[in-house]
Amino acid sequence: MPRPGVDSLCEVTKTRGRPRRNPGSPTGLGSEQDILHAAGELFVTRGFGRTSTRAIAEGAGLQQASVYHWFGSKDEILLRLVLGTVLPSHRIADWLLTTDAPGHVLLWALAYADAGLLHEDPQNLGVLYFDPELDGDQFSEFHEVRDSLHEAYRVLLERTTGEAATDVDVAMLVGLVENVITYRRRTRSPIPDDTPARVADATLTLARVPELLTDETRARGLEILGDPDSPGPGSVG
Amino acid sequence: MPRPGVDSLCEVTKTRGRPRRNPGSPTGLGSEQDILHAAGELFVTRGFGRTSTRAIAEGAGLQQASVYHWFGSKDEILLRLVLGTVLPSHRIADWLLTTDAPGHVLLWALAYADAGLLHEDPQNLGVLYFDPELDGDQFSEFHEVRDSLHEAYRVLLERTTGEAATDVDVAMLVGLVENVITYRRRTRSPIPDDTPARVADATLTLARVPELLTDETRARGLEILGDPDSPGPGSVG
DNA sequence: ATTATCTATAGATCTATAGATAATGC
DNA sequence: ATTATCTATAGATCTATAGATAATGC
Repeated sequence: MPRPGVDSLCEVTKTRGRPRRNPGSPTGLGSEQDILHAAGELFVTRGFGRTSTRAIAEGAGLQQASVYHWFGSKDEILLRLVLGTVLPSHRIADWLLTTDAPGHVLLWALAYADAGLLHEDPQNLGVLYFDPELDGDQFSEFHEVRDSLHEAYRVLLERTTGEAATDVDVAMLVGLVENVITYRRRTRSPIPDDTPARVADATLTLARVPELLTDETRARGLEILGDPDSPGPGSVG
Repeated sequence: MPRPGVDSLCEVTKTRGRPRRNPGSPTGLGSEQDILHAAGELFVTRGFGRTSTRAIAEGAGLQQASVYHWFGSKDEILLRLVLGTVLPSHRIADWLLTTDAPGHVLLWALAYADAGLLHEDPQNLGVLYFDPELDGDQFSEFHEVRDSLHEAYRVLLERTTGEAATDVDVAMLVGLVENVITYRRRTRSPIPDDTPARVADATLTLARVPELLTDETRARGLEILGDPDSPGPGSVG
């Protein structure tokens, strides 16, 4: 029985198929990950439209045509990348909604976790969210997941304030969190480690419940997110 | 009923050079504007990288090569578009900084005016701000103007709170305003007319000065922006 | 036999330039 | 003469497919 995660770490994965002309997987995780990693880097720095499959292949240590063994098209690579970025946030939101903690604790926790994922992503793939390419029908799966995440923000905001939230309210809230992406992009250097906490704090400020922004709220939020005995969200990969 | 002064500005302009194969300027403002308008529409909906000069020319009612009579490259078109979007905001910020109204009034006014410009732009060209293409050196002029605008936000935030503002604070503030762009893009339908006011209100909430968010603040902000006898910012073109 | 790579290439672009052409201005 | 357009095209791509090849698995 192969143990993908473990074996690949030990570099002893059996190689199938014709060997590469230039041996060695850049990521050490196989060709599919090599391609995703190279494409992510190029899409973020040069833009999707200006990135050729040849450039992706080169970054992945393959010939151009080999990319098509793993992905049917350039669009498919982009879809995989944006889904991989939004799904972890979505899973956390889903999990938080099943708990019965107060709205403001959950809102703080969701914003903290979401901003943390955006903050820690080595490639800042959230940049891809803003790409006009995503408007096409090929990406509806991504938009469904993202819309569902935004609905979670709405529910938690309404639980927090006790009032109906308008679309503008939700958009401002989400924008505050996703702002981590643009902030990282603009500075190009590491941003402060307390950014996710600052962002989470700001969501409660924006929700106009400053009296609920306490150390207890933060502690309970962290506890819900971090409890290793709880069934979720667990590890995010 | 001919109105000499007015008509000559619009439709009666003398045509120079070889006539178009398909006569008539789509915008009625000449070829340069035709190109900017067509390019803006395509860059926003399909993305810069996927928009060909042929598609721009077609939208402008010209042949592909004629685009190069007006612009040296595709990049130059993009630069003109983003400069045209950020410069009006920058002019307003500059003007507001010369007045001596209280910080919170000016902050509210800047956010209101800036959000208003983003809200009213027919093409939502602010979308282009997020394009990775803009990272190149060709666009440094745009980044300088934008950085200067962000500095104005920092100054006004510090005047409002009386404390030093961190980069994260400024980024969240700016993100709140620019969120109008992403919100418009996501909904694809007209967004509420009170959005700029809601955004401006939210900046004072986020600055943690809810007690300064009053009708008087709003009235003074509008007054400063709208005073027709004042030397600026005046008409924004 | 299956898999993953390779080489080679068809066919469709795309950007930018060269140079002709058809107006107006002087 | 000047201007703004046109036609035509060079040269450089780029995406995706076809089919050969070099490994492992059975």
